[in-house]
This record gives sequence, structure tokens and C-alpha cells, in this order.
Amino acid sequence: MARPRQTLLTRQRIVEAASALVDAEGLDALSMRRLATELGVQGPSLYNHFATKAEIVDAVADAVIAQVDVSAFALHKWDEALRHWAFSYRAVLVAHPNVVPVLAQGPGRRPGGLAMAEAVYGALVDAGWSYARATHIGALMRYLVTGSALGSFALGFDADPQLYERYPHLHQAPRLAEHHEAVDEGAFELGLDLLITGLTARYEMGTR
Amino acid sequence: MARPRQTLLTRQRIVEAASALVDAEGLDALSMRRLATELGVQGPSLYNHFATKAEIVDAVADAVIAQVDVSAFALHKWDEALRHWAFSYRAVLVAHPNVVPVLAQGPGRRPGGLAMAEAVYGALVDAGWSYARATHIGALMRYLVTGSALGSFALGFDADPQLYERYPHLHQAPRLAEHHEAVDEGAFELGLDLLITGLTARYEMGTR
DNA sequence: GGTAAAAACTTACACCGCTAGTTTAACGGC
DNA sequence: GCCGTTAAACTAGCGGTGTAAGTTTTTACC
Repeated sequence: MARPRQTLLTRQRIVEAASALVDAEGLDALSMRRLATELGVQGPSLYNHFATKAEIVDAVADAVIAQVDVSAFALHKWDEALRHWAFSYRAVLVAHPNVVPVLAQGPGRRPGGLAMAEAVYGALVDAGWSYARATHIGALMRYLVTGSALGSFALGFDADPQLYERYPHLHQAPRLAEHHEAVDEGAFELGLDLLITGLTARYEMGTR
Repeated sequence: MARPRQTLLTRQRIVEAASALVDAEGLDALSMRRLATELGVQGPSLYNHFATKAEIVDAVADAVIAQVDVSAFALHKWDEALRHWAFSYRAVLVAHPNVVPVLAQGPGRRPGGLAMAEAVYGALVDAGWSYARATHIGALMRYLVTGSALGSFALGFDADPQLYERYPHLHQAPRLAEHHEAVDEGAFELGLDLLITGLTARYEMGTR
């Protein structure tokens, strides 16, 4: 087979297959040959549509971030909007846990990420926050959401009880993994409450 | 060469070389062959001391986390101790940025991580926080520290100004990278202030 | 209708983590 | 003091990775 009568691949089809593969089997399962097989094609053919594997991963990550709902910034006051956005942001990440490491790390030149940043930063600045503070608030929310969606805090404790014999306060730690979703969600909601309450207080004091 | 008269490798020497390599050239530069070369040895020899590459990476991460100073929990009240600890935690991570992705993700069965968790969780519980809240607070601090040390918020904006033409509020974004340390540090300090202030208020209200 | 671009292909390179089997030095027990 | 066992290095090699290079055939354009 050389050039087919009907194109077999498009960027969109590739990204969809890659997303499905990552969601189903994790980031490590995403190799060029494996992805190509999934698409009924040979490995290097993908390079006709993406220059590198990193570009594909980036596109997958962007497809996830683009699902975050930022409409709240057009509808509500900044503090309520932050809350709505944060919940949507986290829900999207929790729905695609295997992509979170990419989002927590990689640069944000993805269009979806930029659109989100624009909405958040714009709303905060329009509400009266200084450029510096608006940036800090955006960063803070990102730390909170990606951290809690990485889910690694509660899951990070091995189930083997023997590990904790030397740590008197940690004897219940192995049970954390059972409730890891509730733990990470509880930490997220506590953090969100504390941050927004504190920010509101500062805002009303005029220190923006 | 077969078995040498004097052992060439020890776990400690391997971890030190791996840490230096990761600090100097990043996680991707750490391959078994490369690390072995650095130690004057052939690749597979490392498997006499570590079962897998992941074990080596884990040991490197643990060596980093073990540097965090938790002595504040024995010296100060919980809120002040949290602040001291968080600053030390972040300073250690910022000093070894290439290791942060490992710490942000991997499970916490490392002894250094467990010792830290024991100190934090124990101090919070002893101060009167409920088990659930103490867990949440520990998780929150981890999100904040690892998130800000990943440093990817400010660095995440590409320097190419053309990217931001469609985003009216982001036209200054490319300049963020110049000050990324200050931005991530500012966000961290803001977050830490808000969290500890808010927690103190709740604590004194009796909702622990 | 000839030409250039595009999209598939095959082949291949350098590297990766890791396994298996080999050699030799060091250690423990009689 | 020898002897079997263990340990720590070695070499060779497997299957996998991302990707570069060159080939073939189809499509699209002047």
C-alpha cells in the first residue's frame, strides 16, 4: 500500500484513538506502534500528521482541558465563578486520571489551556484584582486541582500494614487507599473553601 | 573482569550518582547504561544492587524528601510548625526540580516520606485536629508545595508573543517565564497564608 | 497531461529496561 | 586449609521504543 485512495488518518482520528488508549490503559500503553496498530496503520505513518509523539500527547491533554467549563466567569461574581470553575476543572481531570500527570507538568502552550487561562485571568483582573494577584490565584487553583486529581496523596500509602509499625500515628494509613477518592475530594473542598473565603476577606478589605 | 577484589558499587554510591545525574541533566538522562558508565561499570551490573530502575528512582526521591526539616513540629504550635515545615519542604523541592515529578506522583512507601507524614499527621492529631481533617491538611500542603515547585505555571507560557494575540488578557503572559520563580513563590506564599489563616480561624471556632 | 505534494509504506538506527548465563573473588563451615 | 556457596562483576541478547530516510502511489493543480 502506498498513498491510499481515501486518507486513513487525520489528526482528529489520531487524537481520539490516543485519548481512548490512554484512558483505557494508561500513558505507558501509548506507543507510536501500538497507536498505529489501533488505527490499522504502520507506526511511522503517524509522522505524516504529527512531528513527534510529544505533540500527540499534547493534543490529548488539550482535548481534556478544553472540556473544562469556564462559562461561570461570564455569569457569576469572581468568587462564585472560581468555585464553579474549580469543580468543573477537577471533575474533568478525575474523569481522565491518566492524563493528569501531563497536565500537571507540561507547558501550557495548548490552545485549550490558553483559553482557560484567558477566562480566569480576565475575570479576576476585571473584578479588580491586580495582575500579580490574579496570576497567583490562577496558579493556586491549578496546584489545588491538579494535586487533588493526581490522587497520589491517599493512594500513596501502601496497603501493607507492616510498613507502619515504626510510625505510631500512621497505623490507619493503609486504610486510606480504600477511601482515597473521598480523602482527595475532602482535601480539595477544604482547600477551596479556605482559599475562596480568605480571598473574599482580602478583597473586601481592599488588598487586591 | 569478574568479581572485583574490592566491590565497585554500593546502593549508596549508585543513589548518589543517580541523584547527581538527575539534578544535572534531568530525569530523562537517567538510564541504566548511562548511570553505569558514570560509575565506571557495565549497565546490568546495577541489577546486583537494585531490582529495577524504578527502585533507583525511588531511592533518589527518598533521599530528597529526607532532607525536609520537620523539627518545627516538636518546637512550635501546629500552625507555626506547618508554616516552617512548608517552607523547608518547598525549598528542598526547588533545589531539586527534576525530582519533583517523581514526588508528585509516585506512591509514598519511601521511608523518608513516611517519616515526614508521621511528624505532620502526629502533630496535627496531637493538637486536636480530627483524623480526617489532619489527613486533609497534610494532603493540601502537599498539593500546594509540589504544585508550586513543579514551577510549571509560570513557565508554562511560551515566550512566543504571537500565541497570545487571540487572548486579550494574556498579552503579558510571555513575560511570566522571566519571573517564574517569583510568580510560583508568590502563589505559594499567598496560598500558605490563606490556608493557615483559615485553618486557625476554624480551629479556634472549635470545628476541628 | 505533466508536476508537485501528500500519505501511506518498508527499512533501519540507536537507545531503552531487563534477563540469562559466565567468570572470578570473597566468605563461612568442616 | 580446602571447599562449596554466595556475590559482584562481566558479555550477549531479547523485545521494545521514538524517529529518520527513502520508496511508492495517489491526488490536486497549473
